[in-house]
Amino acid sequence: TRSSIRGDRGEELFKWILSKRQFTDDATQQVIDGWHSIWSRHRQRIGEFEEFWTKSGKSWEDLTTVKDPETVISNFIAQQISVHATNANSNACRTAIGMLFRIQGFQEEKINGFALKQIMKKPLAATRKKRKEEPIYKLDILLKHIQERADIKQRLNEQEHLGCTISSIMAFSTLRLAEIHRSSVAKMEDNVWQLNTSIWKGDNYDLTVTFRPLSNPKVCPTTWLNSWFGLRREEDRDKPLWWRPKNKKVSSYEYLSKAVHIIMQASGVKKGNSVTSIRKSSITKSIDQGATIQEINRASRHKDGPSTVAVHYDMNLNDTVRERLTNFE
DNA sequence: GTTGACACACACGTTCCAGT
DNA sequence: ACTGGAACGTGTGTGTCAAC
Repeated sequence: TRSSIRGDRGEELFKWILSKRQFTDDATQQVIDGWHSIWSRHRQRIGEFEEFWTKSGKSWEDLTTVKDPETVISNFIAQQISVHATNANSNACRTAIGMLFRIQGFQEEKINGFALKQIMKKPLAATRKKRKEEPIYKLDILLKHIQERADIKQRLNEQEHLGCTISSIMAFSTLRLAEIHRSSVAKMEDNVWQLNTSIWKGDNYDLTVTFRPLSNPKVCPTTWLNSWFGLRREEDRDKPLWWRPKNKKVSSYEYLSKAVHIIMQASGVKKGNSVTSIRKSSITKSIDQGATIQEINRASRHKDGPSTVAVHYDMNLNDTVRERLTNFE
């Protein structure tokens, strides 16, 4: 309950500042709509800042007369750190409050000064991703499991069926779960399926992935999509892609996640692997099989291809490289 | 729904290298 | 010595995951 109050206060303050600049409610809302999911985080952090600001005896009105935002942010962050805020929280607060002042019209250099950068060094360093040669499971164990499930399809329950379908799509398209969740499909001739979705991470663009039958139908997305739609009655054919025939409602993101986890678990994938690990495992297998860098970039759709892939996707292949180094005359 | 943790993209900058 | 391109690092910003 306290969290929700805090978020509301944050949003109120954000909107109040824009209204001071004569933004209409409409324009303000459109500023907010420019974010997809991050807004819910910003409003929480702004709320946290609002608590700090009013507790130190200041009013919202005082915010409009601030001359030196860097000082305000620095004091806020320093206070957060001294009451043992986590590093992630410090970073999030800095981002959100910096954004709040940017919204007021301050220029970048007024916000991100040297002193603040000094303060931020520790929390930033602490949250930087550690590079490890962490092994990723073999995609094959998942594919093998899906293949076995294909043989006993009639006996699968609805969620398992869903999990297989999504796992297969993810393995062969390297889409993220959220992207699969908001996608729709169209069946074309010759059992070709088109999956339409939109990519929000990084660039925003719409994407169409085309699945054609593969030589092994038991793991092929087209087969699984076919049988997933086969579970519904004729009159429900036009319902959304992840509509659940039994409960007669559209699956939530969480429900899809659980469905995939069931399949991963049953395949023998170690606990703790996220759903997107299938994407990771799939790309790693491609690299292992000697796919060219162009092929990987195209399939993974990473903007920053080589570096992103090097850091995230070929983790357990170093063993192979090392083993090869042992060959000498 | 909130949160800490994580995963990226992008702008910008540096280093290295090969060709001129 | 200069230059353009490739590769990659850093800081910042935002989307995603999974636990609660």
